[in-house]
Amino acid sequence: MDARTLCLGVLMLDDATGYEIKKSFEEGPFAQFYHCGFGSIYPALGKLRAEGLVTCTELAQQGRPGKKVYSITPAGIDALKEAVAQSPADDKIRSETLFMFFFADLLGEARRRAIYDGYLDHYRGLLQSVRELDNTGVPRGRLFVRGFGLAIYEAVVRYMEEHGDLVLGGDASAEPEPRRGAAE
Amino acid sequence: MDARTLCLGVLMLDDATGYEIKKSFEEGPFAQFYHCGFGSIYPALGKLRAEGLVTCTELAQQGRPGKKVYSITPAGIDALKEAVAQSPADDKIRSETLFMFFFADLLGEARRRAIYDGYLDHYRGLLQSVRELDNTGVPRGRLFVRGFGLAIYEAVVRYMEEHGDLVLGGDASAEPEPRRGAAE
DNA sequence: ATAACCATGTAAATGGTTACATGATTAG
DNA sequence: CTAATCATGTAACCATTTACATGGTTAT
Repeated sequence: MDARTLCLGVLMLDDATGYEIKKSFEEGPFAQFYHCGFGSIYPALGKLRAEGLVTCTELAQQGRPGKKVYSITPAGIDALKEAVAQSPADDKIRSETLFMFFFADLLGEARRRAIYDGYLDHYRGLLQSVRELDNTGVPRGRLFVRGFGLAIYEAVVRYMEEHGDLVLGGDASAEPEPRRGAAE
Repeated sequence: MDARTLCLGVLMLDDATGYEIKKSFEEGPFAQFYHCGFGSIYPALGKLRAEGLVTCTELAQQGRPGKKVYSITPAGIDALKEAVAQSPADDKIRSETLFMFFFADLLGEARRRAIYDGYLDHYRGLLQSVRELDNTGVPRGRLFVRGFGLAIYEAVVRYMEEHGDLVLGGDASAEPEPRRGAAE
């Protein structure tokens, strides 16, 4: 799933500028399950426009670059339909934080605590932002996704609150498992 | 976090071949939070070897390419320590399936059900595989990560079992939210 | 028989991230 | 006064993914 399809998805909800599309991936409805930066979005919008899948209306503004508002076209809707009809690839997760917790015994206690606190705060923030959303009139598929994210965030916050001691205690390793292999 | 650091992490647990490292990202302890394919692993191992962060012992086998067993070196352990001491980047999640559910109203009922069933089966499998693990002697940081994954998988399976109707019903949209924007 | 598993590796293609370039407005 | 927000876009860099290349063994 490339940035082009992702942009079509955002524009399916409402017309938007590149800047607003990025916000959809940071705080908006797509933040739960995808990420996309400026460097992917602007070139993608250019290609979509060239292919006739979106149109663009430029609004002049004082002091700022002209705002370019993009709209999806009927051909764009068809392309999105085709894209969502494909077999989905497996979820891909990349969590540097969990990688670090995995090797908590290589880290000092203060560092472990700092990472833990930052991570918990981050997920508490995500949880709160989903809880604050208004669900009236939202189609069922989107409600499903919203609830899905909520369920995960709740599980993460609860788990961390209950089991933080596993990475916060004075000594991170109960019995430091010896490596097997060449060393012995 | 690049493939080099990831490979060092796997080798921190035990000596392994490139093939075995990949399995760590498919079924092993890293599958919960990272992914890495052959095309990243083999070049990464070559670089790590050139940098002296791993060593390699080749074992001849009949009929197959010689098995190359890699071990992390003290310099490699230092490099891993340095890598896990950095500030972690935010988690990155890419879920094509949730993207599709988000646009469930663009899909036929049979297709929605097929995607739903496949996704639920997938997470049930992940849940079972984590439940079957033996936790005796596992350092606390790794227990934390294992429990973290377990908590998420449980939340996902429970949520899907309880709220599947949101994407399975005859009509995916309660009241199909009209797009705002140029169309009107 | 056929598929899956074991086992390595390269090269090309794809595409995402980061840095650069610019600059006014608004909120604290 | 400073930081954040609004707003676009390109180019270089970096990394992953996919396809290719090879081929014996084991399980169904």
